[in-house]
Amino acid sequence: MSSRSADTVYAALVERIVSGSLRPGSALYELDLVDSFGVSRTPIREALMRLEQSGLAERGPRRALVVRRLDAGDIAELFEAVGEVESAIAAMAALRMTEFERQKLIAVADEGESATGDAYGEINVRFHALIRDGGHNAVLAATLNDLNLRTLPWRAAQFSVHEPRRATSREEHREIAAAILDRDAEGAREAMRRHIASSFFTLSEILGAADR
Amino acid sequence: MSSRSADTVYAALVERIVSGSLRPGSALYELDLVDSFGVSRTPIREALMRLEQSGLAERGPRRALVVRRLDAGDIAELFEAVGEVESAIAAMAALRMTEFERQKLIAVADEGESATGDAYGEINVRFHALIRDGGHNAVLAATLNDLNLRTLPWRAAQFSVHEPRRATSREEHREIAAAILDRDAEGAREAMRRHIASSFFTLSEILGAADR
DNA sequence: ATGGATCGATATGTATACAAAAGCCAAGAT
DNA sequence: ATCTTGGCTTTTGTATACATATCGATCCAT
Repeated sequence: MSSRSADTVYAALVERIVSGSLRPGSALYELDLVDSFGVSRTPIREALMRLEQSGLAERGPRRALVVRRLDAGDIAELFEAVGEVESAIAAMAALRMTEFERQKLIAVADEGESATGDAYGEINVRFHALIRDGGHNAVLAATLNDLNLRTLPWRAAQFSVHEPRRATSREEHREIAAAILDRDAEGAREAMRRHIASSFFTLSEILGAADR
Repeated sequence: MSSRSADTVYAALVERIVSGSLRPGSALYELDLVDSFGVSRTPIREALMRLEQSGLAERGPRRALVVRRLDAGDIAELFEAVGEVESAIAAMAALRMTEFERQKLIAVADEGESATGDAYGEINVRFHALIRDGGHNAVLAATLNDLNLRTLPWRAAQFSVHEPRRATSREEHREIAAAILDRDAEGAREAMRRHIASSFFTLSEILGAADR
């Protein structure tokens, strides 16, 4: 366990932003957070600086931190960046995964065929985590994690909200897994790029419908 | 001007690490920095946290921050990551650069044909900056900047030390510029990937020779 | 009535005191 | 002689007081 208050505060703030209980544009005043968390300004400030670094918040008027508000163009750039980085990793994974990792990929892909509801969301996470680690480049893996964190506020409810998406996602996962298992780097890159783009497209429709 | 002490301290520490005057493994004790900078622990702590976030330093024993020491494998991963991200940006730039940006690219490429010494290093920076912005994706551009910052401690002296490298670099820049101006995205991606790999290869030889 | 300047409230920036944890060294017991 | 244990030292974690800047509102002058 981390005994550091700053870690606790940071994790709590990330959770609130990702879950949507802290909406974009909300101001994060240090003294308010002091009251609500019961710790002093020092760990609060540390947590806020990490939020700014991670891209979930930015400086507004009076240098106050506000939860970052992204317009449609920003979100498109963000997902494009995720697509480029993750597809590069997928291409590397196609060439570098160990036999053990390939077996795990097959297992997770099989599980995904039958899973539904929240279980599919969890399988989805494991699928992407396997590929991320299978690229065997810790720098790119960490970069992808950072970018993904910023997409979470928009992806959180995707699978539960939009049910037909699951079938499409499954098919795309099949293509990605097949290319990786074939050691087809460029095929894996293209399949992953399409998968992220398709995921973003679905998301856009949901957001558009919800006029968010 | 930024009147924030934390910014000043951060910039100074980055400069010291990049220039090599703070060697990998050096411990960054808050109280020592308080003495040498003449400010209190609070801005020092902020600068150190940013240093950690940027990947230039990491936590050691006693949670003390030490300048990050990268082994050969870490450096290889870092340059591979830079290569993947920058080549993705180059591919996007080939399709997205405006006519104005293309003209600037031609101008900088021409300048590079005749520049020598430190001037070539400066042209090199502008060449890469043009492509980075020409991709028209701020998220990937910022990601590339972050990764490049970490490579600086190893690249600083490259051009002045290794003179034949300049001719090779010029030729690679020609190939990248040609592909971008042809709107050949995959050609630009491959050319940029080769350029970064070649740059890393040269660097490895220098580091190996200097037994660093 | 409107524009500008000034003053006040409120937020962050900085300094510093105190708390707590983690090595390290020494001393004693086995 | 070596291992363990205790305390001391050193360092970071936290709390808080004070400094400073900025935004907004009010009041005065035109």
